[in-house]
Amino acid sequence: MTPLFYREQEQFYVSVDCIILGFKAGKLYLLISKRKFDPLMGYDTLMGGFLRHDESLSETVSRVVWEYTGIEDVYMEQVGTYGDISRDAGERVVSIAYYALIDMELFDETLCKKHNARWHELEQVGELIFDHNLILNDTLSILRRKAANLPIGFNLLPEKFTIPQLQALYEAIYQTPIDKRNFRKKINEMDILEKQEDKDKSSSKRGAFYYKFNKEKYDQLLQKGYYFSL
Amino acid sequence: MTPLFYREQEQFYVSVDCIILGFKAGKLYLLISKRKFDPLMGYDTLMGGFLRHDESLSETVSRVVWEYTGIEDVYMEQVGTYGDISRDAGERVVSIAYYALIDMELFDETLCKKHNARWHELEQVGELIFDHNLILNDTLSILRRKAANLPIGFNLLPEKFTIPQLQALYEAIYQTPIDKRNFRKKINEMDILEKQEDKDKSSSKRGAFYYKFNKEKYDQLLQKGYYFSL
DNA sequence: GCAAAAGTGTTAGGTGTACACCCATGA
DNA sequence: TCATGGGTGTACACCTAACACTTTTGC
Repeated sequence: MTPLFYREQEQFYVSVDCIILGFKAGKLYLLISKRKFDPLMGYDTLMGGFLRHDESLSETVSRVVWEYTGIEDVYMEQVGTYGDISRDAGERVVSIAYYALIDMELFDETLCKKHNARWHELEQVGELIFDHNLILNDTLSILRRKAANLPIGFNLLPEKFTIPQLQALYEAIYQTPIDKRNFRKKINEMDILEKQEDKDKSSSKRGAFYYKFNKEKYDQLLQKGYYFSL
Repeated sequence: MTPLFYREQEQFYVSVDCIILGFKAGKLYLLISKRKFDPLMGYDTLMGGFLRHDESLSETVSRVVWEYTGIEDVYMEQVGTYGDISRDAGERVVSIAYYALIDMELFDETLCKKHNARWHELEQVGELIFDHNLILNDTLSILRRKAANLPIGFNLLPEKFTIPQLQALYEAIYQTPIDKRNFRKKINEMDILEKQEDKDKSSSKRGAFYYKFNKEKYDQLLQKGYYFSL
């Protein structure tokens, strides 16, 4: 039974917009699709979905990410909420934006076609509908700030990855070259990587050792209040 | 005319919760009130209000801040959005939290009584309704991070203030003492303060020079991409 | 044997941090 | 004259950023 005071209030459509990011061959990719309904049907849009009464915000995001990628349990983070009166050309919609970092190797290609979705190179994303370009820019600011302090980048890599891959990821996030000796030193100091026996020979003859991210050690560091900076 | 696709979606009550902060005599204060309706009538709550169709989010925040303080044009910043299914005991409400920094000297006392609102010392705020303690904690994290890089603290001070006042503010935000020589050095390097002729003699016999915040110089620095850190 | 990427240490400069004394004034 | 808070400079530790060569191996 809804209390009286609430019933006097106005109600709104609430959506989530998902900035789904992946990383492959030294480049960051954004998942976008052609909008499937009017207004602006056919234009490029971020992935999104409407909030339902039986879902929390993060459950809606999980549902949307799962629908389009087939992946569960992704790393996600709230970016912000966009509520200008006319931001959505169709109706008043308050939208909460989240970014999600996923391992592109786990991605289900068939869902891509089903939804008219595609991975677009992040640096060359063109015009998106509504305020989605603004949302994307806000996301990148947050991601850059966040990635400088916490090793969230691991969420964009497969379970086993090489140091040069990790470095290329950070170079893609910051759009700037990084000195590899300094980078390795920093990463080693953190002591959250586990060197594997085998090497990745796909990008060089010599091959680069694989590493795994050690979540336990990472959590321990966080407990101690340790704070990284790259 | 609402497009068909939207009409099939569910709608929600949307509110804003405002963390209204002030600073006085070396201490930070939070504006809270007794809730005026059920459920949980009479319990301590953050200031809030429901979103209306003719308002953007920030307009709702401005309205709420104005209703309770009589102040317009406050510095505000979005904290995040809280959307768990049962976070509000009365109904499903999605709430967007903003913090606002105000100059307590401009505050209208009469509105306080009218709304059963009061300034509560931030360090001693007790239990608040719903997830408001969580929201408050998230706010303080954001405020501390933000204040380290940008001189947003000026929004909590009157137009004319002294360096010891400014330092006390930062000590209150970080809950830690700061070396005054180092603090002055940092502030001077920024070169965004204008020394006044007159002194504040209220807290010492010698008196401390007043300063004003120079917004033009500050904006210039931001343009250049300059980045502070305290 | 050579091209191409992986891997490895050192140094100089700058930044943050700790620290102690004199000054101005009202009571 | 003394108690109180305002105001000032320096030295050391640490961190950041710049820099070049050797190793491995498939072709």
